[in-house]
Amino acid sequence: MSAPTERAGRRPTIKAVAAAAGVSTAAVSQAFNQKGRLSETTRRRILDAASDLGWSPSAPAAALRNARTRSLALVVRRPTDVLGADPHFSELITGIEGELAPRGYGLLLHLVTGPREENALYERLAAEGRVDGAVLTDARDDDARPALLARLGLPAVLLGSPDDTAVVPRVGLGEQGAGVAEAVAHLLRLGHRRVAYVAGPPELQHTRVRRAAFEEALREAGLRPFAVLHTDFSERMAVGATQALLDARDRPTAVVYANDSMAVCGIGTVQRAGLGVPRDVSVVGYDNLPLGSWLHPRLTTVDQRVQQVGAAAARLLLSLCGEEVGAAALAGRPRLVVRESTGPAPD
Amino acid sequence: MSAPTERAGRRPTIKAVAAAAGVSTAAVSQAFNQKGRLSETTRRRILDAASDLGWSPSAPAAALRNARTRSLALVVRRPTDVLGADPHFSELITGIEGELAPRGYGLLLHLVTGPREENALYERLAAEGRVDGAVLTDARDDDARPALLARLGLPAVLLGSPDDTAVVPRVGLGEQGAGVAEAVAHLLRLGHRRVAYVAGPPELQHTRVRRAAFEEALREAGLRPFAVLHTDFSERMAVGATQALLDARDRPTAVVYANDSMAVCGIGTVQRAGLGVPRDVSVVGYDNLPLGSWLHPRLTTVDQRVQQVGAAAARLLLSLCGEEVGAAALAGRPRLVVRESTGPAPD
DNA sequence: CTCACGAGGTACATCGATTAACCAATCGTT
DNA sequence: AACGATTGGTTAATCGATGTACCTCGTGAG
Repeated sequence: MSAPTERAGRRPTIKAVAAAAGVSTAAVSQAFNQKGRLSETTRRRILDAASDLGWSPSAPAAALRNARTRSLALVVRRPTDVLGADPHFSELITGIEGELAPRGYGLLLHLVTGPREENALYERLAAEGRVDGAVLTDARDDDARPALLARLGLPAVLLGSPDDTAVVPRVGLGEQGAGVAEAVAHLLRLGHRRVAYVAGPPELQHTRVRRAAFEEALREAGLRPFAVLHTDFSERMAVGATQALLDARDRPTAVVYANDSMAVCGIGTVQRAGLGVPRDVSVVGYDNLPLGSWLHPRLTTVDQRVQQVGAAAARLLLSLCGEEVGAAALAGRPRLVVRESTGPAPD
Repeated sequence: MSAPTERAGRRPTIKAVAAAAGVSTAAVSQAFNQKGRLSETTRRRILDAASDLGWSPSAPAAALRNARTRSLALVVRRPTDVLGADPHFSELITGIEGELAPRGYGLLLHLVTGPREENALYERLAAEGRVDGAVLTDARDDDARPALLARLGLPAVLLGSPDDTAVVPRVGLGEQGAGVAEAVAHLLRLGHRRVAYVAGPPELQHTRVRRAAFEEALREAGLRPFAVLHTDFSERMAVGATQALLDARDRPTAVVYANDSMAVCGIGTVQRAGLGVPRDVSVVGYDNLPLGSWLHPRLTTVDQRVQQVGAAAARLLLSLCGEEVGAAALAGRPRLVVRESTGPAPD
């Protein structure tokens, strides 16, 4: 009953477990890592002793020894203004965490306000050996991050980029355009001819992909965009763009937004102008955030399965970190979800 | 130019820096930790060498030696149904991260679906020594977490609880009721007499506090609540509760919701029933999420300064972890933000 | 009876940073 | 001139887990 090394408040170490099981620390380690050759009885005795003491191997010690921390980084860029795409990240994180948790991995979350800060953060995370890899979101033109992470020797996965050969693997946004095309087709079927697009920041790659898809879909029908306006995803610019469209001569009868948050702002702006959605103006979003279905009218949007994208990114990154993961591809491409914010064109 | 220990892709260690600066590794460590006695010239030479090599002390090694990881845990409980309070956490995280980042701390984020899973997670995090402390959100009745964390020797801060003596410190929600009282007063001034409350889960402590404040504020005016309905913060129950209120005989002319997400669902439900907000029904939220000001009508809500709460929690927790932080108390109590979703009572 | 072999473990160096204990100059004092 | 006090560092032990190299039995074959 008298534990010789019982110091209050101190976590048990591998030594305590070894002593309790009457073996060496090496044996304990082997029992936990399925490595050496231990008899089944000994192994069980060790595991029992460990669970009695409530012991798990110290993460820092194991990380030091193995040069692997079992944690991944996600850096979220949040401009000084409130980022409209916010709930988007909640969804993404949910998807990522769903894959990490069962494997005992942790997610280190950081918020930054700009590219300079973001890069400095990666430098520090890598230099300190705090993470085994990173998820990069919102691929930009001439994105310096993949090269940086490669130089730092940190595995990374890039989201929001067309699939092409590159320094780091990318996760399936090759068919982003398909969702937008479907949205345009839907609007055309409803008789809309003056359709505008409120896009994100031009330096983001998915902005270009979606914009191109938008324009192409109209061109195929022999039409041209009523307008394409770029924003920084802020509420201010979403409202401003919408207002500009409403003020235009022969205003558009339908507006497609690059994400749901802006679409919500757009609906508000249209209604505030005394117009009806979808009676006077139809609105389409992109993301399929839960939020969209709370509103009246419920938002018609493109479901890009953010959670699945997050999960896919996590699996890919885990495999880059040498983890065994069943390789399940991304399930399905973005699809239009028709709800109430779109209707027949007026007149 | 020939680096003797240049192994490609390998991060530099303290040894490399020591060699480059022509000192011992101890000196390097001292230069970084302001500990020993080093001449200013030597210190600078070391720091220069370190920055040349892009070296930062290995987090796992330092954590092993110091028994401190410089990272904190935030466990978010996300019921299987989509949690309405979601953007709430984005705000909270922003507030927390704002305090952690400048001090080189990391935030380890985990999502769980239930209490059992949550407790197991804390056990593991503590046993593995992965974090120095944890932020607990949404205090519940008979909350087992403070005792658990105390037993595990992990510093913790509890959010969403009235301030009282306890195992772990709590962060300023003592005046939660004030915001609700202000909201009720606002509605009474507008002539409302039939006011209902859509609350959160009864086991959450802030639910009780706010509910009590709601009832008390009405009682002082000689009124009784039209109804108080509990929900689990899901969209389904928010919509259901609202619908029930609308279907009632002499339906309420104003509804106060326990958070903004539910208020948004509520507005949608009212409008879908062919009624106007605030013409027929006034709506008040709680949180002051950005979302609220995007809608039409803009949401009247109680600003509980989630970001500041997060920041305060982080500072408190950091100080519990032995970090020096200027003790800035939580600035101001929750305040009502009057916008467009409330108006004069009908009739 | 002796030896090879395999099963089942153990001893010890190691990962990288930190720090207590210690030592070598240099300086000021009387 | 000799000695104590300072300044400016260094040496070596340590944190906890891991894995290689090694050791010690018991057994079966020759």
